Formats: sequence, C-alpha cells, structure tokens
Amino acid sequence: MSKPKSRRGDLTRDQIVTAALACLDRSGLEAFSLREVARELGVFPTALYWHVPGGRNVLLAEIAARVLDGVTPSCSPDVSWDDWLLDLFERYRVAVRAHPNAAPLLGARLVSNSGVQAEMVDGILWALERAGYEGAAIVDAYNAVVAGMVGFVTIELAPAPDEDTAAWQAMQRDRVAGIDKESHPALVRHAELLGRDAFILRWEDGRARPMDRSYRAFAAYLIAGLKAGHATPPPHSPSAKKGTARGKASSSASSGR
Amino acid sequence: MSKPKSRRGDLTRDQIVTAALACLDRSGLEAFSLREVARELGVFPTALYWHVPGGRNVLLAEIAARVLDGVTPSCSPDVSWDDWLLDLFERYRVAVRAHPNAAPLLGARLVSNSGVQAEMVDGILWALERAGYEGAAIVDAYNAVVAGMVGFVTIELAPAPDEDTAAWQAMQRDRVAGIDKESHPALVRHAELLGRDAFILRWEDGRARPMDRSYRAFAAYLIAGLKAGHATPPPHSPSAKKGTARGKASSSASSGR
DNA sequence: AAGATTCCTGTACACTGGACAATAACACGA
DNA sequence: TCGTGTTATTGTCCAGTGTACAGGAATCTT
Repeated sequence: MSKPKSRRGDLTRDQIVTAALACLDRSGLEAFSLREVARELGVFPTALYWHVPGGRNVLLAEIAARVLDGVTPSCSPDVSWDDWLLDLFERYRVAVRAHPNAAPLLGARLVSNSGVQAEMVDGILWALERAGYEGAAIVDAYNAVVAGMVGFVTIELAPAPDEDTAAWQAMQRDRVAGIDKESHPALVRHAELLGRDAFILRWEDGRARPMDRSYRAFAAYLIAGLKAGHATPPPHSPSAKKGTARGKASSSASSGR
Repeated sequence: MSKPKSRRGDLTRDQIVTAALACLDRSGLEAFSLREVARELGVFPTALYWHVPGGRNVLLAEIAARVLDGVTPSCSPDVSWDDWLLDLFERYRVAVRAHPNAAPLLGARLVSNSGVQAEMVDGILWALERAGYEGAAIVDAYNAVVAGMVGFVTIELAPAPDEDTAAWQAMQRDRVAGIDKESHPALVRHAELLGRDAFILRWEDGRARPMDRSYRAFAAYLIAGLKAGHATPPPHSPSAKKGTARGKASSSASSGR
C-alpha cells in the first residue's frame, strides 16, 4: 500500500492529500506530521513541498476540503427549506464523523478553500431566501446556520486527552460526583441524567459516545428560531432600541459593521 | 516583569499559568511553547514540569480555565431565564475575546477542568429549569446552549493563516469575486453583503472584524427555539416516531442512547 | 542531440516536548 | 549545630518536527 511508488512523476497532489487524510485518521491531529505522510508514500519529506507549496498548513486545509467534499444536498425545490437545512445538518455531521480527527480543522481554522464549499454557501443562502430572509438579515441567519452546524460537531468531537484514558475518565467522573450539593444544586439535581451525555461534564468524546439526539434537538431549536426570527427581524433593522432586554456585564459592544 | 525571579521557591503554579497566558496572547497557539514560557519566567524549561505535572496539555487546560474564570453571572431570580442566558452569552464572548488565541482551546478540546466551570453548568441548568425543561429534555437543551455559545465564538475567532496576510486576503477576496454566477446564483446575489462578515467567505477573523450583530442574532434564534421547544418537546420523549420530517441522506442514525 | 523543465533526493538547521539524573536550597528534628 | 529528607531547579539528552536550499536525475521540447 505504501511501497509501489518509486517510479518517476507518480506523486500527485491528490495522492498526497489522500495519504495525509489516512495519517490523520490513524494518528490524530496532534501527532500529524509531514514526515509520516512522506513515509507512507515512500518519499522524502521535502518532496511534498513540490506538490503542496505552503507546506503543512496548506495540506491541512486541503484535507479539510476533502472531508467536506460532497456534503451539500442538491437544491431541489421539492423539499421545504427547513427540511433541506436539516438534511444539510445531518450530512455535515456524517461527513465529519467519518474523519473525527479532522474536526478541529473545520471548526477552529479559517478554512481558506472557500472555492470548494461554494455550493454549501449557495445552498444555505438559497434555503434562507425561501425562508423569507433578505437584505442584511440574511447574513446573520447564514452565520447562525454555519456556526450552529460546524460548532456543535466540532465540540462534540473535541478530543479527550490521550494519556491513559481510564484514569482520566475516573478522575473526571469523580470530580462531577463530588460537586457541592449546596452551591450547585441544579447541577447535582441532574447529574445522573447529564452524566456522560453533556458537554463539559462528559468523560468521553463524540467518537466513543455520539450525541445524535442532542444534535437533532439543537438543529430543531435553531431552525425553529430561524422560522420565528424572520417574522420579527432580530435586534437590528431600522427602528430597534431595546430589542431584547439586557442584563448587566458586557463591556465591549459596538463595531458590528 | 520577567527578571526579578531567581530566588528560591518563588515559582508558583499561578505564576506559570499567568506567564503562559501572556505568551499565548503574544505569540498565538501554534507558536506556543513551554520553552518560551520558561524564558519569560527566567527559568529552565523543565522546571515547569515540577509545578505542572502533565506538561503542555495540562498547562493549556489550566489556561483555558483561567480565561473562563468568573464569566458566569450570578443566579438572581430577578432576571428572567432568557435574559440570564443572553447575559451569559455576552459575558462568555467578552471573556474569550480578551484572549482570542485561547479560543481553540475552549472549543476544540474536551476541557478537563469541569470543576472550575461547575457554576456555569449549574447556572445554565438553573435557567433551563425556570424555562420549563426537565427530565431528559434538559440535557439536550443544555447541550444546545453550550454548543451554541462556545461554538460560535470558536469559529468567529478561528485564526486566519499568519503568512503574509495581505496577499492571502487578496486571493480570498478574488476567489469569492470570481464565483460562477450560473452555478451559484444565491451566493453571487448576496456576495456584496456577505463580503467580510460571513463565515467561510470572510478574509479576516473575529479579531480584526468582530461579529457582534450576528452573535446576538444567533443567541436570539437559539433562545427563541428553546422557548418554543419546551412547549413541544423535540424528537424524543415517549411516543415519537416521525417527530420532525426528514429529507433524504443520513446513513448512520441510532446510538443516541 | 542538446537544452530546459519537472520532479525528487539529500543535507542542513533551528526548534520542539519531555524523560532523566544531578544538584542546590530549604525545613526541621536531634 | 548538625545531619537528613523533601522540595525545587538546573543541566543533559534524545527523538522528532517543519522547512529552506542545493543539487541531480528523468522526462519533454526543440
């Protein structure tokens, strides 16, 4: 699988990305190294620079693009816009779950290859138009969709520390078990149910314990909000002063375009 | 600030975390190194291992905890639950924006220090209880809140590539400018407005161009969904078969406990 | 046949996180 | 006052990283 190289001019950019994705799947993002990719291809590390100028970061971006290849559903007018969005949510998650180690690339980097994802962007806008959004409001709605979809999956798959998992899991479990009943009553009240299925408290990541139900609920919340939000355009728009009341805190405001 | 060390027994864990956070703020996460932290403290790199067993990763986790210290608003029954959530959203973002380079730590890692964030968890649950959530549904609502809040900010602050930004920005801008009008009509239609304020298309990250308005809109959507969602409990619950209609795609389902 | 281009081999460098042993400074009981 | 053990830090070391750069061989062009 790695040996039948060595001929001349065989090394393709695609091959490199494929091999790199395989490495990433196998060894995780922390341990990802150009040298391992090169080893896999039976090639000197610096050979990669010829096909992937820009080196490591560019290669990682390429991987991200590859992972997201083909996620966007087709824009058939037969499906309602909200069903289309739900479909996109589902497919995105499936695609990323196929390469969970790539999740941080998609969520915690400004992906450069907007070319590849153009159809996704186009699709979302198309759906939101059909939902009644237009003008400046569509920008916020679009950002909400992307942030929700990408954000949830990124966090769901955020990797747990790799050092002896057993001990760490036990520690984590004990920690939530030993939380003060007096000062954190609500937490203790639901500790049982939250257990391994709640962000922050859980001791397994989304690989070991998928969060299908929560993800679907999340998508439902968001889309419900988008349905309502278009009727009453959120905060901004011409006249809007107290829109949604605020509490306290928050120093920096302003600068929102 | 870095010299008056050298005495004995002066090195504290807190000092280390402080210095590390300073390094992170200055040099970014990619370039973050124990050696730089040690240099800042005027100390040998391996000395850090004494106070921070576990090394790099543990130190990063510690930083994350430090950044989130004190975000959670107090749970006064005077504010409505949705206002309280809005306040949390706002404060969380302000806290992370103060140390944008730490954003990936919060969003793309399973933070271990659940102890520190116990009050946040407790607060969210308290708010959701007042919103009418209980039983299994509260888990999903909780996850939705965390995923939304953390997810958005993580993506907003996802770092742009650091290599000569000017050239990269130009390239990125040209790319969206040159998108095919025929195959991506909706995109081109809104390209003007989306421009620098939309995920994926933008060529600056959230440091250079904050997304205040979109964030607030996002929070509003989500909370609106949570209001509605509690009335009609989402997908699951005893009898629920077709809940929300689905489109196509989606191979893997199941396993949601 | 000769030259230019394309692709890859090698070498080199500055840097990383972290294991480990030696060593200095202190605390404290005798 | 003197050991003596614990704590905190210094050094040394190693395997491994990304990538700049100089060549050299295979292939294509003329």
